[in-house]
Amino acid sequence: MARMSGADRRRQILEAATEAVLQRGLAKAATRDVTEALGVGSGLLHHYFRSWAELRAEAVRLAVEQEIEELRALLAELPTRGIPDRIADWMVQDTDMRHWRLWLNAQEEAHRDDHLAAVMNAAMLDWHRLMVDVLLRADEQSALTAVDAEAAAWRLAALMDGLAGAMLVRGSVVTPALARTLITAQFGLEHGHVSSPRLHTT
Amino acid sequence: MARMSGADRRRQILEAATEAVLQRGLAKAATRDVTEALGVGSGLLHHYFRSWAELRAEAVRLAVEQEIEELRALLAELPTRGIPDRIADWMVQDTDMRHWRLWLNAQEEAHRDDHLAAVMNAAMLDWHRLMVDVLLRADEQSALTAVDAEAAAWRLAALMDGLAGAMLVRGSVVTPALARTLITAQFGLEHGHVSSPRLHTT
DNA sequence: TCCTTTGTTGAACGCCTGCTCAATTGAGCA
DNA sequence: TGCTCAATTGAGCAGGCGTTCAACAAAGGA
Repeated sequence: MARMSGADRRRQILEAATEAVLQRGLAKAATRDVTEALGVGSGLLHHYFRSWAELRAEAVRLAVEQEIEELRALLAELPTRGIPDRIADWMVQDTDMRHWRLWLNAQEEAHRDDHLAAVMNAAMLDWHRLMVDVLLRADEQSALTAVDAEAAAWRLAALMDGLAGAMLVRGSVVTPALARTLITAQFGLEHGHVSSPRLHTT
Repeated sequence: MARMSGADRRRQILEAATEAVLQRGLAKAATRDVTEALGVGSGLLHHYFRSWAELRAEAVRLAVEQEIEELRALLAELPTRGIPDRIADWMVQDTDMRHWRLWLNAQEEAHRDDHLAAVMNAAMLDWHRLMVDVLLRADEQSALTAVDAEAAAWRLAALMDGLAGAMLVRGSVVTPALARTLITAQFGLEHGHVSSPRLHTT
């Protein structure tokens, strides 16, 4: 392979690793996927990254950062009105839900892998922040307090994660159409309710 | 190893595989985990199961069936009043959240593996059914219609899945305490609202 | 032009994986 | 006591993995 500057090569490897990890999943993606995609020798990876585990974690970071950034950009240029629907659409637009698969995969593996744990904690905070912004924007004229928005954002984020997981299962009863309905409904639920709703205080 | 009847041995292998899969995760669990745990030869597994993939899928089925059954039993002998709190407690009681880790893991892998897809679809329906029952019980005197309960149950199930994923990440900002608050809040949200809430119909 | 620095190679290593199959053991019936 | 059938063994196979390291190649300054 042609000779490249260190920084460029590093970036190229990182991007190829991101693609590998999105395509084959965290568990199955291997160093060979990267080296073969780039047509480089097997030793080159270790000239830029200490280990495959480290490269993999950075690849996950890149993927989730790009994903969140993409949704943020999409929502920024959108009329307030259509937000719930747009989020629901965006959730399933991705080919094979590659990003969601990676997201869930990384959460699970972050239970053991410290590299990934750091990456995912940062990503979850970003993701929550985005949901807070979305809720506040979608609810401009309502009386949603800051505290409520924080909690509602966690619920919304968790709901989307859960739905993504359910949709991943091949032939799932949870279809994109159902997910769309449920997300929209959740927006509706958050609307108008106020702090500390509790069911059985009699 | 002592000689056993076919049915007993099969069951024993299945249970050992369940333990392996809970402990090491779907990706890392291996045939050797089972054979070494039982102290049997490596060939024995294939006398009872066609392949590791098939055994693994059946192990997942056993694990999730037991998990759902456990929660169902727990809730049956419970006063209506405490249900939301009890669910929240139950969610995090499990050592290291092994069952949740397996659940997410299996959803992701069910995207490619047909054995697992069948198992997980059945499990998701069971899980949803349980949530419906829970909601109706927790809401006896309210006017929650059947249709509402179906949808609310999906939202609740998805919320719990999502929270589980978030809690899995080591050092996560989503603590059990936060999850508990959010689940209780979700119960509250479902209470009293009725069909087709929509935010921006202006 | 030579020399230093650095990007790059790929065979080799050790370890792990699921699976096969001929050989062996043991229980239970005739 | 034999005989039969099923349970059980484990070495061996083919394939996969991440990592190492001595050797090589190409820029770019001296």
